[in-house]
Amino acid sequence: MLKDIIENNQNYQPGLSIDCVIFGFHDNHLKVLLIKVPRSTKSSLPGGFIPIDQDIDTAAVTVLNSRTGVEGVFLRQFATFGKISRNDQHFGKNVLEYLKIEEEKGKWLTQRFVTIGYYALVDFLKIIPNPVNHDEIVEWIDHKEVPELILDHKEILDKALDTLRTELNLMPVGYNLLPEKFTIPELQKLYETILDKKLDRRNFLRKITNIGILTKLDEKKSNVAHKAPNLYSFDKEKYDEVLKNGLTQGW
Amino acid sequence: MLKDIIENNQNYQPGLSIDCVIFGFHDNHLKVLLIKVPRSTKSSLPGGFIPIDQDIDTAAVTVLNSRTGVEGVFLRQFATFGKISRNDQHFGKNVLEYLKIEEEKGKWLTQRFVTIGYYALVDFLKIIPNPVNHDEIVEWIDHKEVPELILDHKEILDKALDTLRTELNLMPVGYNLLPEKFTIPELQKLYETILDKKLDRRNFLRKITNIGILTKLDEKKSNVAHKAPNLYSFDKEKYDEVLKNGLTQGW
DNA sequence: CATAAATGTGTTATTATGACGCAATGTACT
DNA sequence: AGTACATTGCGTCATAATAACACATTTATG
Repeated sequence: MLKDIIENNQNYQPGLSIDCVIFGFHDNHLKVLLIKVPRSTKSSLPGGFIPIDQDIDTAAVTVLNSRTGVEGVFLRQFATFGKISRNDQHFGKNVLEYLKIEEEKGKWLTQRFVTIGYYALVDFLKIIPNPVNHDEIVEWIDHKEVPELILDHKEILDKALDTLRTELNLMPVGYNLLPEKFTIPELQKLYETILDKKLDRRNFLRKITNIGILTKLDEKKSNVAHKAPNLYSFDKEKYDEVLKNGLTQGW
Repeated sequence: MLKDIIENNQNYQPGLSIDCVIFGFHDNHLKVLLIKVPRSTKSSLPGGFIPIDQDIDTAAVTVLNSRTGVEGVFLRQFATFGKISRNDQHFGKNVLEYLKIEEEKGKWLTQRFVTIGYYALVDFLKIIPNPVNHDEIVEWIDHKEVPELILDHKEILDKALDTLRTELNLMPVGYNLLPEKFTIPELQKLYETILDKKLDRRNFLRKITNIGILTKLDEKKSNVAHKAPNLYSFDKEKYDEVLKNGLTQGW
């Protein structure tokens, strides 16, 4: 796969890549989709290269889709990373030798790569992690337990989370991360996880319902300990409207 | 200059450029620094290419500095643009012929370029617009009177303004755009211009002073019609603190 | 059947916001 | 010189948003 790309590097945008931070929410934990290559001790964000005949946004959708199988999800560009040292030595001579790539073509790969970061919010349950290469492991990792990552991928991940945290003040979040029916405590837990702080139960309910994007269902969650919480769903129409216009701003 | 870059294109990141939206504020109007090339009917944003041995942020500072002569200003990356059609036909055969560039090397330039957008906030009065090429005209244009721009530069400019508008809710703005001493009505006008809406005088004063970044000076503006407004300055220490921690957020 | 842990639904005090009143200041015109 | 006018400075008041907290309800568990 990588060898194919290098051999046909004239079909790809040189020196430019895409990395996706794919967020999911499951079991009240925020998860990130990571790739593990057996020969390496470090994990990485799912990424890819950009065909010269594709918009970068389209290429990002392709990366996301090829890894998760989902379509039509929330995907947003958040930053571009281009320190000169960011991929020093990453594809060293040994890797090129291993892949049987001649030095001249290897230059395409070993130059400094600038990478465009996208973050995605996906429904954990609809995802089928898909290893593009046979020896890869694609897995969900709790965002609090992210192992050492290659290159500057940790920085990219942190920036994605920071962006998401900021955007929580500008837009509603949840439609893409929660199942069709969910409870307020689940939604609150999502907010708390992203913000990394506790929120007051009662104030959260008031504020989130005031946005006007929730529909209270005549149904309670089953098989739970203690009092069964009510189920809600998003009013997609109003949700999209608020997404488009943004939450009420300060000025 | 452009010819030099193409001739030595191995020294530059291929297929990648930087474009800067440089905002200034003067005479109660928000201005944008634009480049006009005499032979072209369209203007453009000041931009440049990325030396392979420079961080992209550094390259952006270089672009800004070479155009305006200022250093240490507010510069922020806001988005990356990479539609495949974005520079179709921009450097056509005629341009290459004009620059006497052989076809093979011209490919470096005529491929799809992805551009990284940065926006800067600068003190209008400290700027010395500097044409890098002898036949360029560098000028401040009122943001409401921006002429037709090349490529997708209008889209880039709009996105920059939109980002600035959003960030007004997250951080204080003004230190980089106003002179040392300024009046509240001037600061309000800046906010109104960016937000493109009228604000109430009295409520604005209350809200802006509550942030705690202003120092009221014992001095009034001179040579003004009507009642002379008081002068203020920013408390740089507190300003930077708020910039770092952000304005109080919703959640 | 009492307990523990969670949910549903409030109240209250404080603060922030939006809409507006009015006096003070300084220019410009008669 | 005196008055009209635009603009600033400093308020008020009603309403909305927020933070902190109280209490009853539901349901698994021992």
